[in-house]
Amino acid sequence: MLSIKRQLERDLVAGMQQLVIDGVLQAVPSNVALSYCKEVAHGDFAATVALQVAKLEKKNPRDIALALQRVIGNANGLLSKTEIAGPGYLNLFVANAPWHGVLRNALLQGTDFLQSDCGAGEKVLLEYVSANPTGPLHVAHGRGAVIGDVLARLMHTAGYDVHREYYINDLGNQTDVMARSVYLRYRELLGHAFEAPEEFYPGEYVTDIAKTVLDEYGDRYENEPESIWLEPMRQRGLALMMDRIRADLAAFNVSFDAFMSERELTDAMDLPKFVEALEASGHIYVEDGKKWFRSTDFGDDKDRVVIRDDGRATYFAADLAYHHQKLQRGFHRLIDVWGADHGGYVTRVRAGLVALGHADNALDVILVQMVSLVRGGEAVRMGKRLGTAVWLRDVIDEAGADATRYFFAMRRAESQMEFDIELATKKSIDNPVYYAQMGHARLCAIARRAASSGYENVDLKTADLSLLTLPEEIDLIRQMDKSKDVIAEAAAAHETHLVVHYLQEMIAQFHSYYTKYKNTERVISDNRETTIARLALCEGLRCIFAGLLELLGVAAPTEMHLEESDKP
RNA sequence: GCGUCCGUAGCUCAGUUGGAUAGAGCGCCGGGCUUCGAACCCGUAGGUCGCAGGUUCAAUUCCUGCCGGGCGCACCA
Repeated sequence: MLSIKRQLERDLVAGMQQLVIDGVLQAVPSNVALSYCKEVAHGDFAATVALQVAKLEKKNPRDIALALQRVIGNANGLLSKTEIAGPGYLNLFVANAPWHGVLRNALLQGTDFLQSDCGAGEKVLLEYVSANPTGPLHVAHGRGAVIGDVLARLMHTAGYDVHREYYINDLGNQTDVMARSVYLRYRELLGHAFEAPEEFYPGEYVTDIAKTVLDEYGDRYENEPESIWLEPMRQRGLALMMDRIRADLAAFNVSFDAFMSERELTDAMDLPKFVEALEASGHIYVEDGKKWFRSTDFGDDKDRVVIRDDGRATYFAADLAYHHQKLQRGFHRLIDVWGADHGGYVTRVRAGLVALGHADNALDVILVQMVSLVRGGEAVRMGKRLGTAVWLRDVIDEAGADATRYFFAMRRAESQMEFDIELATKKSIDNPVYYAQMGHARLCAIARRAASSGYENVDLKTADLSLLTLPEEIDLIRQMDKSKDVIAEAAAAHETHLVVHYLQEMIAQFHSYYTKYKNTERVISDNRETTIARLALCEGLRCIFAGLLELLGVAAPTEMHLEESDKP
């Protein structure tokens, strides 16, 4: 079911087409869209299309708006009134009955009300987190995880066929460093003197892994050469690290359909053969014993090595092969969520895909900007090299997954954000996540009160909704009508924060309505039919709040309690 | 230097593919609970939308040039 706005846009296009047939207009522009009116006096929606086409049509915009007004009429009963305003706006006033119909649908459909088929079943592969298994997830990974996870949920609801993957970089030099770090700690645990080399992971987690390895293998590798212990240390180290990463993701309510191992992929897909395919494209040349990809043909700053002089493939070659393989698996669109520090990498991957014959828009990359951690206004120093990174797990333990997710989803990916862990931890009004959850809990409290006041077996789906006539009640339904469009737009634009702001706005509107009438037109009143209608409104709102919180991966509590000390 | 992201209220941030008087939260100040949850609501103050040009009926939004900040510029991932 389309939103009222979408229905009217459809009518508007039909009206324009009619005017073309009638010879009034030359053509219908492709981007006919309504906008919401900020001013209630202007109506519900405004069409600016007359202004847009006036120049091209060489006509007075008001005349075009007048013609449009005539052919649209009342839009099959949706409209109560239309007006021409200003230089050529066509303002549309929606009748009450269609709004009541929107609420009826919400009640009948529940959380499904949020669904749309905007994505038309497009097969999308969303890759996110993909953190190296050489250390635990830190805060910045958390932001990418939330952006990816929420986006996957949004796109699913908006009708895309989404598949989520985590790419494990379990190959390459960094894994050697990891293996050696684990081995050094392993020997340390066996009583050997410990000295950290230059290339070394200093975190405590390495010692944790070494302890497990010691439990499993005993002193078997104590005095063996590296050629003997390197492989087992690498394999166990990476596996144990991935176990920890998976556990952190689970605690963060972030999930994947598949974890793809670079090592396994490389073995399975025959990298030399892949490079041959790249060579066939004519963009490979040999220099200094290395094979180079001429990515400068596609706008890159410099050409990139794919095969080193010792015959090993570079990380880039393997990653490009992985992306190529994703597209060969039948996904039409790839979305990667990367940290901003990988921004320079986008051009070369896209270049590689184009060289392999894929569309240049096959890959979308969301570059998630840095998170600067603040505690009560003071910057927290972080450095992965120094081992002073702030682990995501510690943040979740302190602030909770709900608050942390909410904060990360709340900001646009491309702007740097400040994450105040003290604020996220507060169980108070400063903390936006409690405001959102409170809205849901309050609606549940009203339902509980109603159930104990003689409304326990009422079927709200059949309520007489025409009794909802207060302007704030219609406004709330109007707001509800936006929900699926907001989700679809956020999904298409890859912007999770739109959903959070929308949720915040709708909850504020509900609190305002509730407070305004708490001493007059109460939800639960002496009038049984009006009470049922208002309970239906509350239930419709509750469904949408719950659905939106679910999309954010945040709990929708039915009741909340403040600690005595947290009260103002 | 080149590429890229950002610059909007004291602070943290929105601003619907260019639209009518630029918004929210926090903070400040002032109000509102005998009754459905005051973890809430209402109001006041606070802005040269970084600067300067340009495009247009209309620019916070698009283009160009500056200024300021983040990130990147590996045969590391």
